[in-house]
Amino acid sequence: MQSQIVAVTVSDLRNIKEGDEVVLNGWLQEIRLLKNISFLVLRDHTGTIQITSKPDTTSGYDKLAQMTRETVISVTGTLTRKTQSKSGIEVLCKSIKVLNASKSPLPLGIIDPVSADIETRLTNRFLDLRKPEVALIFRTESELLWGMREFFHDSGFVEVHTPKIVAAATEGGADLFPVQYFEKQAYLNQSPQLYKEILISAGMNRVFEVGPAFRAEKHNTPRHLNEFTSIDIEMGFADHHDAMHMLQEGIKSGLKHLVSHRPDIVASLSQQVEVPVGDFPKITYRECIRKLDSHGEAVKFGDDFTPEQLKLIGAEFTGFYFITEWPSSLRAFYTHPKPGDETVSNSFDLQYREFEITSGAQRVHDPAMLEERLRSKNLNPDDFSFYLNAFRYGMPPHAGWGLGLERLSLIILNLQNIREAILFPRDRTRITP
RNA sequence: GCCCCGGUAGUGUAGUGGCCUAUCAUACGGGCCUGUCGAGCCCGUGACUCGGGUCCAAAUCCCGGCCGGGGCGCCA
Repeated sequence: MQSQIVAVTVSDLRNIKEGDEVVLNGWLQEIRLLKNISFLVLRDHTGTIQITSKPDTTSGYDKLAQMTRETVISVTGTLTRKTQSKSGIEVLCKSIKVLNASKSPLPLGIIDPVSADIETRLTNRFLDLRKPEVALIFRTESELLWGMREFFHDSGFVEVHTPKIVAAATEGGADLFPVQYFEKQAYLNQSPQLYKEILISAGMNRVFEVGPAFRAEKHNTPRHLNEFTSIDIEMGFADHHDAMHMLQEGIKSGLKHLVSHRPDIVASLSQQVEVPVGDFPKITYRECIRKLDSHGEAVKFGDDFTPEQLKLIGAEFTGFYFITEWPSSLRAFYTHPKPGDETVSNSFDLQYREFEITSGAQRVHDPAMLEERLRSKNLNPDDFSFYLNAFRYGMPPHAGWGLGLERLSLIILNLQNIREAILFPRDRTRITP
């Protein structure tokens, strides 16, 4: 790339003058050879452009026939808008250099009309991700997350990174992956929960973390992953109402950032993206039971809702909604009971249709209550002393939540399978690529 | 953990006992075509997950293995 001409991206071509010489680097997406003229389509991370090549103006024209799809090429040519191409712009090829040839046939076609199974796609994820519509998922996710980060940062939150290799036994609920840590038994953390709380005791006041969470659950569904990205916050001197407010505003900020900074992304999504206006509606667990009752679904207090029941509840709302005041028996030990009605808790889930996106609550801050709650869940407080100690020397009241990033992408992009929302999913059977 | 379902060319499929030396599309190879853009037309290459069994006969039925998908539970 010793050329004086600076390489440009496909999207840059819009602003380039007729007749200007350009260099484009990218993949040879397709090649149509006719007798005395050939059309190539070059793709880079910004789009595709037709490269027109003629024997008398392209050096090495006869080598085109040997080129395979997805070969990495560098094209030098002149831009013209006097074209019959549908985009109204094309590059007349002077020379084309093969930077790295691609094997053929491809294990997965980038633009083939036949669609591959998700299995084939994931095995060949590097090819799958070359599809603009697949790449778009991750560009969207990045923008969403960036907007949320900005919001939490501006709201006084400190971004932290807590250990993923932990000693503690389970918090209850999900199973943990054991790892051998030298001579000790350790586990991959199922959530940063306990560490976030310790940081509140440490006086950091407001923390957030974006990181992996591991669940050793043998589920095999389109909405579960064994490694997912958890966005977590914890705030001191706050209750569940404050946490819900932060969640609502955080999600809105993510969407706002996406819509305002990348209207191009939003426009090319198959799914319409809108920033919710106003407060997300709230419904209590008990109200849900009453609603389900009117649908002929009998739910006992203390039962969790089935996916079918959540669909019925979700049908009553157009977008995000909170289900609040869950029975204490259904929530983790650190969930604060509701004062005056301790059978329920100061807890909430953020839902979108039948999908649970976030789980949060005001946390127990009183060490005696916390120990009692541990015992009531058949957990041994001795196993949690590293955590309980943080509550014994001045722990502020606090609240927080954890949000599944892939689930958020799933619902915002209306994906059919959560594996679509993560680059390299770790599911029941897959650990490669 | 429980319960269902599936595995046919590179990719995606049709075929549920003989009509299968296995369908179609796409991809791939070759040929024709001065402007294509889901290019078109012609020719060609290419596959029954593995092992055992039943049967005159198995892609097809049975058993087991391997690999995968989905539902429930649990959860983000």
